[in-house]
Amino acid sequence: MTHDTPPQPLAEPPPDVPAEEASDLQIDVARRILQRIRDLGLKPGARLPAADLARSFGVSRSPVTAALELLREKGVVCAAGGRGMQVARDISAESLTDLLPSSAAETLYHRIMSDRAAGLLPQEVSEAELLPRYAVARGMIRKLLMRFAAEGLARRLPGHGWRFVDTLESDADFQASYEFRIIVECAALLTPAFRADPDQIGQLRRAHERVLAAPRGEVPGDEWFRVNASFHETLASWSGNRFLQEAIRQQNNLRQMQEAVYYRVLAPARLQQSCTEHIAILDAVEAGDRDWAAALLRQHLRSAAES
Amino acid sequence: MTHDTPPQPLAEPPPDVPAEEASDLQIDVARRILQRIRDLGLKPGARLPAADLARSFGVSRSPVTAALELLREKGVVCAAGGRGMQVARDISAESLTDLLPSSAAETLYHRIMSDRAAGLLPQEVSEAELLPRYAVARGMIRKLLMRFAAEGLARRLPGHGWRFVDTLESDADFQASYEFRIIVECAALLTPAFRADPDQIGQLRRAHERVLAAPRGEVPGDEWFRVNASFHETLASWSGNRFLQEAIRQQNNLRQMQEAVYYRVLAPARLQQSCTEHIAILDAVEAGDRDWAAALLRQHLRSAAES
DNA sequence: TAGCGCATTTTACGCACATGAAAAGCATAA
DNA sequence: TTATGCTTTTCATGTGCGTAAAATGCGCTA
Repeated sequence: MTHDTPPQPLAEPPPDVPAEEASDLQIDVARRILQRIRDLGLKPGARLPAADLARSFGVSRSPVTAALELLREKGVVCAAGGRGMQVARDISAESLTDLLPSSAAETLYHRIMSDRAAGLLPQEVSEAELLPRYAVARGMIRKLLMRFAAEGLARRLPGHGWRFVDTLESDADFQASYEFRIIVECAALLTPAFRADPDQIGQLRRAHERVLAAPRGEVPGDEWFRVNASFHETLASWSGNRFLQEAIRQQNNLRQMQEAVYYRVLAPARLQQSCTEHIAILDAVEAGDRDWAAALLRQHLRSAAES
Repeated sequence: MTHDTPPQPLAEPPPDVPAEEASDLQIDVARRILQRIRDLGLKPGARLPAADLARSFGVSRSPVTAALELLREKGVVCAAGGRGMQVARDISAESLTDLLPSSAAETLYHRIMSDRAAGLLPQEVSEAELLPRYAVARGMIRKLLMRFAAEGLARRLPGHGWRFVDTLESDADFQASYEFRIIVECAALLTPAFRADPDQIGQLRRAHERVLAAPRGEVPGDEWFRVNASFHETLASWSGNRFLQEAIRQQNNLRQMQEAVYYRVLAPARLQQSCTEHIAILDAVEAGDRDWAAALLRQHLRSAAES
């Protein structure tokens, strides 16, 4: 500042500033902290070391500290004896979105995804076309398009513009997707180097049991999506082959785009069946019977393809 | 211009201006035109309709026209009776790089790739770190990093910086790559919907015979790379499953990085063997014996993995 | 009438600075 | 000794305008 701001006579009282600005990364980190609390089933009083969180998220402590502060304002965490933070209350029954709305970037990302899936956006778009439509800065648009590209959902065209990948609209594509998953996932299971991590098995199992335990129809769609995607991706990762894992992740991203449009709530019966099948597969893996696990997995994907 | 430029008295004679500025896209398009002339075996006198080229490259006529002009300066094409361009001479024996050096973007892309593979670049880098190192505009760096990301070779980190994937240098990843290819390609061959296109079989066969016919060691590395990549990708495409095809294309991109690093010229014997194996697989496919084709393919990939 | 040259419109990139945010370093208290 | 709070440094984004270049439209010619 080149000059002092004139003394504003108590115009805007700064005491509580609830409209604190939080960056997209801070919000995203905060949401991941919430997920972690839920996934690990942390009880009130459990410590939340900023350094650990930073390490496991791959960021520095700065955004983690800010995120914890954000959560403190929400009453989810509180100071732990002057040093650090701890879980303040049980949030296992609360909706993640209610606790903390998505960041602007995240929201817009999903909005563009839905718009594309619903056909409101053409398959080929230019940045300049999106700019007025969503009324955001050019950088934001570029960033999001880059994210779409990184997830295999869009491509930069030579010259000008971007092109979204073909959606799974047609039934043929839909079947092709499941065929691909069957090939890749079963192959992953049967790989010689396959090795399941007991900790991850337990984590997956708990997540599925939580879904099953929820009253019928009370499972938020995005939660089931996460659990499901994580199951399949983790399974693929146990092959030790990062290409297999990457292939499944891409399929999950595609499916996410697909879901964005229909947003159909899975029939509770269907959801429970999927859950049970997942657990049965985990059982087989844990018992070391991979052939059986692969057979179950194939059947599971087949029946999912028919829905 | 707000004022007229003072009349420069014949200082710079503009007649020949060899240092014409050509954009990256124009150069890339020009190179693709050269490849097309070679691949289709176009003879001198063959017309090169700008509109057709533009359509098949997915760009507008502007860069195509500029590219043709560039090639005219090189004497590869010439005006065809006042309208349009035609092939001027036989270039099947000439090196593509000698005819037309890569664009700045392309060159830098390969340079960064090599630097990373050689360990001159750390696995995690920031844009600001690359900026002075390669002395180019920020946009160029971003564009290249985006391309790396799109090809699965790098990832944007949350917060700051980018991270290159673990290179294929490690033997484990190398084997994983081939394992993945075996899984996907063999599955593609055995898919119920598999249907080979006779025209494409012929085209592939001719390309391979051209490579075999070349005097030993006279096959440019990039030519063999393209023939090889096209063989595997086309095979996958016959499955009718676009995800299988996409998976193979991605693997080919990865391999390109590999090649850029070692730049080892394949031993002529090895190359001939690969060629022969490819043709044998095509024979089996043409005869409708897909099980045998899959067995051959598996063996082919296995032996390639050992090299 | 298909393909080309040419003119117009649209699109995105370049550049430099200002700024907010993340990373890294350091001292300290439990 | 570890994890935290605080400070410093580095990094990337936002912004706005000028410009190169790609996309598009039109008239003309073979």
